[in-house]
Amino acid sequence: MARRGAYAKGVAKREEILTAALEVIAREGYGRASVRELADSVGLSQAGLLHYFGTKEELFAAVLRKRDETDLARVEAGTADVSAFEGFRQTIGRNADVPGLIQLYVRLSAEATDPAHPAHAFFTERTRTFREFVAGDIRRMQADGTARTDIDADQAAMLILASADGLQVQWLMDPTIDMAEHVAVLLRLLEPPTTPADA
Amino acid sequence: MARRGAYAKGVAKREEILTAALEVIAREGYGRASVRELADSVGLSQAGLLHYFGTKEELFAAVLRKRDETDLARVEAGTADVSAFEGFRQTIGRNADVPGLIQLYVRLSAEATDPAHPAHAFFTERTRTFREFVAGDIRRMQADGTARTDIDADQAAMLILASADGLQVQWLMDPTIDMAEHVAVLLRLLEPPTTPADA
DNA sequence: GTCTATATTTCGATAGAC
DNA sequence: GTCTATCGAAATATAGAC
Repeated sequence: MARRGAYAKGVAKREEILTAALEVIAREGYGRASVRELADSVGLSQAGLLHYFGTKEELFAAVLRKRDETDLARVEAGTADVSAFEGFRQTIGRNADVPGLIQLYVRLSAEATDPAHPAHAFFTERTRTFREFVAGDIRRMQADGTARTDIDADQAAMLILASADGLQVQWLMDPTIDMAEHVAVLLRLLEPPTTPADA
Repeated sequence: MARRGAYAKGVAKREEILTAALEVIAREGYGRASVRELADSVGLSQAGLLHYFGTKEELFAAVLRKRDETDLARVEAGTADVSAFEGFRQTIGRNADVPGLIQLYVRLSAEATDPAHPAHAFFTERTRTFREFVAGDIRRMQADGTARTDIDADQAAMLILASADGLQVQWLMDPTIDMAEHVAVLLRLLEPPTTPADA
């Protein structure tokens, strides 16, 4: 199960770097997250850090990828009766505790809209996966009778994703707004008009 | 009515610069929109351009401000029976013809989430105004019976704005999606559950 | 694996002539 | 009002020693 020493050390160091990078971004903001700054935070020189990730953009994308994995693991570790909606709402609420993470996401995704950006593929794939996941959940809820059937599931999923993304920008501008609550409003709009009796 | 010569020329030149700046951003993307690049596009040196706007950020904010004015004037020039919703939807559809404008908006707003950013105030004020405008419209529609009354107007307005912002990012990643159509889905969710008879 | 040192580039801004 | 020239800062990436 254990990898060979040298290799395992490299993997562990990578993880350490990613964790420290997220911390410094959270603490000092995306603007100061130069490779040198991130290297300092983990006790490496700039060149030492780039030995692990090659480029700045790869490092940033790796930070987000790791965070996605963490989020996904947490949602999957939750009780099975938690809908994707609820897991989604919880994740948003948790992320609101990490301003730097949201800032990283918002700013990197904005830059990665350029097809030539190194993280472009990461974001398009991430969005596609997420959208399909949410759409599947909505279809199940439509079959259940717990979601409106007059709205296309794919379109609803797109709306939820887009709202969450947009709310993150709004929240960065004004951190007093409650992202999870606003998303909850949208989710409520997707409920069937006539309140179904429970069970 | 006409200003004095010299002053009018300065204003006209400013307008010319803003128009040309938007064109080059639209054509070559935000990433290449350095002051030097924008100056070239209008036949000025870098220093010559900065004579008019002082800093790069002021220039960018001015481009967006000008666009807002254009959009607002167009909406107001429309027939009076056009709701804010419809004007909103039309504006989104029109903006989809100008990728560089969306890119400018998405990337600059992401950067301006930093309170220290020169364009921060511009975006917060813009959002506040827009949100109040849309919320007022929703309240009127709720009184009309053309919008659900079980949703808070301010929250609905926030959702609409956030969705539009988020959809812009999605659209930059994949320009085949129809932003206006997706927003229309959200607007439909805000209609009263029981279809009201017309007139 | 990690560091020092540096190459290279790019950018925004300013000074000063015309 | 516009240009040339240049400053100064910052960043990424690379080369090569240890």
